[in-house]
Amino acid sequence: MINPQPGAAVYMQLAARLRADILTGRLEPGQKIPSETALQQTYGVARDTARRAIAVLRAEGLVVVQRGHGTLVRDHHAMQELNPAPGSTVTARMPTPEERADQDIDEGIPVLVVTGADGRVSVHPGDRWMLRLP
Amino acid sequence: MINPQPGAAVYMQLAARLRADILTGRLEPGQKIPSETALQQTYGVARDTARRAIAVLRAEGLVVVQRGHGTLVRDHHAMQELNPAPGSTVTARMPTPEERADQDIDEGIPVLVVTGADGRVSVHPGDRWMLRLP
DNA sequence: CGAGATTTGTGCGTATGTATT
DNA sequence: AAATACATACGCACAAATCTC
Repeated sequence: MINPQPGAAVYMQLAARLRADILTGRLEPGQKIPSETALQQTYGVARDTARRAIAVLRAEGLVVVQRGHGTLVRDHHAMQELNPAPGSTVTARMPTPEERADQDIDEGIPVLVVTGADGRVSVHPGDRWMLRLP
Repeated sequence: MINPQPGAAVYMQLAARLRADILTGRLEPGQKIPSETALQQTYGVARDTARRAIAVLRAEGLVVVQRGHGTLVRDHHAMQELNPAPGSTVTARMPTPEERADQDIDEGIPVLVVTGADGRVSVHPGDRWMLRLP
């Protein structure tokens, strides 16, 4: 049972528990976390509250949800290396809905935006690409 | 009035409208978007639905919410440039709750993570820092 | 193949709390 | 003090996807 505390909403406390379970490895990558119904019963909260906790983890990129199946701890992708040209600039932001659809980017995953000295822009999912500077 | 369509939930349609208003400049940076109650009445939806639409834009980093005041189109920060040492690697991810609190990072804003050749790691909010490669 | 169980998604309602103006 | 606006938490019902038998 979780009770509301001043400054710590129930769903945030629940999110913190699940986050800790993920970061310590009690919940392993690829593994299903407890269903909304299970969380509801285990912690004596409404389904809405359980969902809100999971939404926090989704926004952090810690879990991925498969409708009709369950919610899984995110698996690590193999990272590929980018070697941007000298003079390029690099920024990070959340993808647009189009970019998410086009490149199949999960929730809570930002993109690396590389702008070449010639002005050409390329966008790379942050869970699959990293930069290595020469 | 917005009606549910197969494959396009009402809150997603509403989020799309507001997103378009922001990206085209009909809603300018720093400006308040309509309140939840206003959206509720304008589009004939439940408040929950209006909130969900706004939650989408928050996760995209398009708006910031000020409790008790309203929801504003995000203002652009002045970007500062980082010049990472040769051999560094750079990744992008969402910040941890601690990082968000420590560096005062808004919702929907990723971080740039720079790992030096010596293994030292630095974390920079994606809305205030960019990399420029030599 | 279908039927049913499970799980997440959407939409609505109510009530109350907290912050700002 | 009152009005406004967002936050939290509960509830219900049905839809849609997945899985099992």
